[in-house]
Amino acid sequence: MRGKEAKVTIYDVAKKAGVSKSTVSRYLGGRFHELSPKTQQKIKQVIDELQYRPNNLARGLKSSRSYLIGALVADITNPYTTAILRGAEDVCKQHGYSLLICNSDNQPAKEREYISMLQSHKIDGLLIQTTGGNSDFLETLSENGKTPIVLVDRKIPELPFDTVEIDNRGAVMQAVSYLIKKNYKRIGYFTEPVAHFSPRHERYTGFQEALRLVNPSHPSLEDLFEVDLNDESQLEKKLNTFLSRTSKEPRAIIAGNSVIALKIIIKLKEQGYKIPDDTGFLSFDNPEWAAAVFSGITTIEQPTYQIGKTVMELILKRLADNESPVQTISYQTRLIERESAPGR
Amino acid sequence: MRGKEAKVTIYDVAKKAGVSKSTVSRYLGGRFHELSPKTQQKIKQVIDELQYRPNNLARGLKSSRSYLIGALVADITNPYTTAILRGAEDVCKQHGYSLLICNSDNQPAKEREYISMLQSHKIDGLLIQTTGGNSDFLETLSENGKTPIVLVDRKIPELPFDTVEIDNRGAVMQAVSYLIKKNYKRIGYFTEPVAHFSPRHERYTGFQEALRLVNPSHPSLEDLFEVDLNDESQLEKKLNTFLSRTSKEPRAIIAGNSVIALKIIIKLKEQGYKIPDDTGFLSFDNPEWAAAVFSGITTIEQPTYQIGKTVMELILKRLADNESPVQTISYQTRLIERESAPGR
DNA sequence: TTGTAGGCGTTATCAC
DNA sequence: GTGATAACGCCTACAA
Repeated sequence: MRGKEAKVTIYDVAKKAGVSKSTVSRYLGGRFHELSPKTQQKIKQVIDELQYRPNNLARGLKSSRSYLIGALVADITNPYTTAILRGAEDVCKQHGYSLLICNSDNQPAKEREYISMLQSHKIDGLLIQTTGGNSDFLETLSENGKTPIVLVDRKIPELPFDTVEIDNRGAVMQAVSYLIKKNYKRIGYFTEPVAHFSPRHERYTGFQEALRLVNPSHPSLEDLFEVDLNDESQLEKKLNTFLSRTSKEPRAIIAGNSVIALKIIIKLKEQGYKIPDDTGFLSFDNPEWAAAVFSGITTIEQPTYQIGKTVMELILKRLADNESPVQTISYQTRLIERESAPGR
Repeated sequence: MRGKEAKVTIYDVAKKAGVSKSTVSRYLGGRFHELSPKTQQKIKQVIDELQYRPNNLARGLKSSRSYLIGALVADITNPYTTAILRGAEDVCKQHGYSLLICNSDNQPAKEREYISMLQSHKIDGLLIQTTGGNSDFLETLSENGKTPIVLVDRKIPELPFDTVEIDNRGAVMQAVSYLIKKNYKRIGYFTEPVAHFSPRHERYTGFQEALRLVNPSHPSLEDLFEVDLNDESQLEKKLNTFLSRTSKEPRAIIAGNSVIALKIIIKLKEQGYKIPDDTGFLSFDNPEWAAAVFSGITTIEQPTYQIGKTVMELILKRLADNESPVQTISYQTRLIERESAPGR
């Protein structure tokens, strides 16, 4: 039992409204001043009756606008990521764009495949939290395809793209000086492997800088730990290294992001350590569970939603005018004080 | 400074390879047996050189396949949702599809707009966690557009669509009998407003059934609380109602999902209640933080990733053959025992 | 204000 | 095996 006409096209609307395709097209394009009120009304009515929806594929083929924005992120399962996407989506919707979301899993190969795929779909813009392994590809996309690309979170020095990030250096600095003011003598910094990821790198070196500012040979200059979370035993080992060598001093831990923070917290629990009695704790990001763990975890909040919004706004801006100079927008973070690092 | 040719089309490839468009098209379509090995090789080479990517818009216009799958969910910010999307994405990628992700925020109006938008993009299939307010629209999409639609999580009785869900009734039953076995005498069930959302409804009534099975006039038949989380004070009020009227008995709380679970936990902490000493606790979903809160929260885990995978598999199946009868796949849940309901 | 006539990049149906 | 050629549904000059 078929419904009405299988597919209704602009031609069907035109016919039924007794006008030509171009006229309907004008209506669709919002060029109302070129149409008589009567025609407008008639077209509107027919569109409603027929439940006509313009075909974006056809539209895009002609106008070379797909109204699709690619969002290529490391991991959509990470709340940090979804918050950003949420911001991006709201702006998209407002402007008639849709988001094509892909996960690279931090694998350059996967990222590359997705870039190709997105290119096929003729995306009008790309939001990317890049693995850093496909600069050549991205440059081609940007130059040949003229596709606006905006980097989020992770920047790439050699690429001349707009970037939205946070002031990572400032953020760690603030964290460190907060802990030092609270009289913690040893501060362990735990991060996922720094590799070539700019935010991890900036936080890592920022941490060192901050310590040196206080004391050029601060003992915690050796309390930096990169841990690969895929390796089950690594975290425990490094955590114990830190805990055992600082057992007699007031100490605190900074987690480089909320993923590793959660792992650390669970490990600490397993081993019977209490926050903040046995060790102070402070985490990057401000995950929803921060208030529910121990007596609340002090965190460094990023304006994630705003970041996503801004990315899309930059893309839209370039879509309107691609000539403005490349810019990097760096947001300040906010330290949310809870009870996990009350001082000693 | 322009790169090479701005856009490279099938025609450019054909010209450079010294063949016709049709031949290249055959190659792209994977019909290798219709091509001489020499031609194949030549085309492959030229494609690489030119970095040619077929234009999906044109391809879709002709073949009426967009290779786009719509994913219309309530809230991408909810970890439950992203886990499902992750499963869906992996299947998509494997088959050359991309995911167009949209948030309805549980608002039928927004959902409706997105359905229209997705229709415009000529999606080849739709994964939807529906608000329930757009059955007419969905039916049109399915009938006229012949677009396979699969409902996730929430079903709609009047719609003849494939559905993937969990056995909600079974899940609560298991939870309740677990708590009763642990000797809890009063069990409070907290849920977001049930309204017309099938999983919430099934859990709600399942809870009642489970109690009646034990005792047709079980006192906790009145311990059901629907709370609107947008109203700041509501949760606190209802929570206190329950806590005060059960203060002298062994009691536990079941949270209908991880969102409300977290809110309850935070409220309990604020007011100085301890889990499990002051009240047992058990939550639907198995959020990442479950192990980090108090001494671990006992949860009902859903196979979220698998659910997403299954949805996409159903869509693909219908894309290949739309004649098979409508089916509902219902997954069993798993109770993950931690320390939040050890019994009294 | 409205209609006519291409053409966007593919695929598919013919011939050769 | 391969090559012309006509759609697909829409947009945009250019005419009227």
